[in-house]
Amino acid sequence: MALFRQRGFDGTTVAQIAAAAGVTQVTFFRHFPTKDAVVFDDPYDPVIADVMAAQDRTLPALERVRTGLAAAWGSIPEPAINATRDRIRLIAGHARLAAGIWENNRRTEQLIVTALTGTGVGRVEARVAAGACLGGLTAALLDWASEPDGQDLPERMNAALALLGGQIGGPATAAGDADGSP
Amino acid sequence: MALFRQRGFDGTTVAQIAAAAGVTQVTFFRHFPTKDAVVFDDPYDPVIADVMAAQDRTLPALERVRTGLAAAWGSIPEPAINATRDRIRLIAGHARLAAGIWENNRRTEQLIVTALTGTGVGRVEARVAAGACLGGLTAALLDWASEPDGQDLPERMNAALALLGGQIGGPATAAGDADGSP
DNA sequence: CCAATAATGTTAGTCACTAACATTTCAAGG
DNA sequence: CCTTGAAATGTTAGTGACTAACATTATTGG
Repeated sequence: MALFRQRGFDGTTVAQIAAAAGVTQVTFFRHFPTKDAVVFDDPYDPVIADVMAAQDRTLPALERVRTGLAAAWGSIPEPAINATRDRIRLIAGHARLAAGIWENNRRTEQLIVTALTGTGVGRVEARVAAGACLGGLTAALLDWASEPDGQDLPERMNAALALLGGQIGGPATAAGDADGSP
Repeated sequence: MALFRQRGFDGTTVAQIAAAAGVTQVTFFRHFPTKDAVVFDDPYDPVIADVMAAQDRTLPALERVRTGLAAAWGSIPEPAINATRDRIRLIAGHARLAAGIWENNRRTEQLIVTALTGTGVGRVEARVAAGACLGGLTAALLDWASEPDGQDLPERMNAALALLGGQIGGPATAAGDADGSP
């Protein structure tokens, strides 16, 4: 990560990373499947999966996702927050890496869809809801990372999902109406 | 695309593509920046951008996105629909390519965010709304592609955005309430 | 018909990533 | 203390995506 910060992601070769770690390139690839994986190697990722699975099943599916994600992100210890922000910023500043976030989101999306369809929601509706949910949350996450020192990540997540739970089109439509006469 | 269908995306080398096209690898890379770009090279992509930009500016932002996208997708001629579906299916079946959809969505996202903030919506809210909007639409698109012969893409888009414009949490919450007593 | 320009070919290289096999490390059992 | 077997690491050689530099061949405008 230090090398990435200094020379950028593309400007850093696996050979350099391996050398800095005192190993060979092959050994590097025995620990990380790809160079990208270094950046996505988040110790809190499994935590999210665990917390999500542990949510009260009597709660509505989206509510479960909301509280689960908020709890997971809230569990990141204070000192690690800045490191996490740096990591996300590095990702956000690189088109291919940014797209990679969605590879990570796939598991969560599947989780949401399964939960929703299990409670009688149609397949299409479930997928759209899950997609929108994750789209909104990821946007909130990226926005948070773009700030210099915002600390209220769980709060942001809640706010984002509140927007979704309410009416996305609501405020936008109202503002749009005003748009006609400025 | 024929080669991809036969041997799969990863199983097809640029050398093979170039040979099939009767050119060299270098010439290939003069036409496509990456191998991935072949799959994302959609003649209707610029159309979408144009249609979106041409939308009535007095309409609310999300309404503009909705009608714009629906019109753009609706403008795809009948014969091309199946080719488009195949293309999207190829993408959907490949983790890295699927994530690449979000690289394409960036332009649209920026468009939505700009439109929303321009009408008084806060930055965070705009980003979340745009993310949710595109998340839902992309989910609908992928779901459509997963079907053998669904033809009503624009309708799907409208339905997806109707879900978002209404209450995402609404139906899900209702189903969730019923969840407590099955 | 010729000159400028664009498209293509050739060559050689970098870098991510993999397979196959050799070597080291090291903990546990004799 | 030695040994043995597994796990981690090293070595070598290769593939495939992608790039830079330069040579060559169309194309097109005058």
